Amino acid sequence: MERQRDIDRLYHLLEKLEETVGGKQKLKDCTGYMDWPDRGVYFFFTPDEHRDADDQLRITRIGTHAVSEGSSTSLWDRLRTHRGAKRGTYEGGGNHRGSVFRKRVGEAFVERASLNDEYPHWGKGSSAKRERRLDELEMERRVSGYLRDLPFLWLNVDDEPSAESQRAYIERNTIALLSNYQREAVDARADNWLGNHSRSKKIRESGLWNVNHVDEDYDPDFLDLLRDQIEETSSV
DNA sequence: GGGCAACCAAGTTACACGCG
DNA sequence: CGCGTGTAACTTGGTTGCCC
Repeated sequence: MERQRDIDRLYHLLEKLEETVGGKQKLKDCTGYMDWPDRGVYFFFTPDEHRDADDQLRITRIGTHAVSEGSSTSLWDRLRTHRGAKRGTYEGGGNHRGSVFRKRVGEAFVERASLNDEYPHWGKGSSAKRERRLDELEMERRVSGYLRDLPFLWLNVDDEPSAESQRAYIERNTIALLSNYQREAVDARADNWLGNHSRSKKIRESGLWNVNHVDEDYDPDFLDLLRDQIEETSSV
């Protein structure tokens, strides 16, 4: 099966990447003082699920940034939005309206524990007033607890910001390759995977915390580019 | 069945603060 | 000052749904 083989190759390449960067990181241990590449692609893994025929951790989300013309956001800018606030008013929390990943994880927590009454505005709108943010703080903290403990890898891809960037290409194809959406599952997620409670069918069925590209075909050639980019990456 | 508003996904920016 | 950070709000592109 061709897809199975390409997935194996992807994981193998990511093992290479892991050696190159000196191991997976967790957001709880990260700061902006670390030597992040300016621009890149990130891969989050589940801490407690493994691939079917291997002891490798399963990938759970792929993302990137600087996909619009002229963008100046860095890889770390994006990662810290997922991590959330370390101190200040929303200490230990974060802003799920600036990070879809946070939004989706929180939403799944809400669904799983039937907390819709407590969090009627979760994910609604692109901003919220202080009072509402404080009402949502406890859930933001749960989300932070979850996200900050996910091991992740990052790939240095430092081309110009644009929708056609190599970052966007690698992200899109990795998602399309790994997605189990409307396909025979490869490395099916565990029954207790939080994403099974997502409101999004694409998340539930793809097995990834991604919505875009889960229903697309992938271009096997992207793995060659990935291999080349791994050479461009170094440790933090 | 084209136009348009509403909405959504995901990332982006602006600006103030604190600290070495 | 420069950098990392906190916080609020925006942009772009895509989809949906309605209404003539």
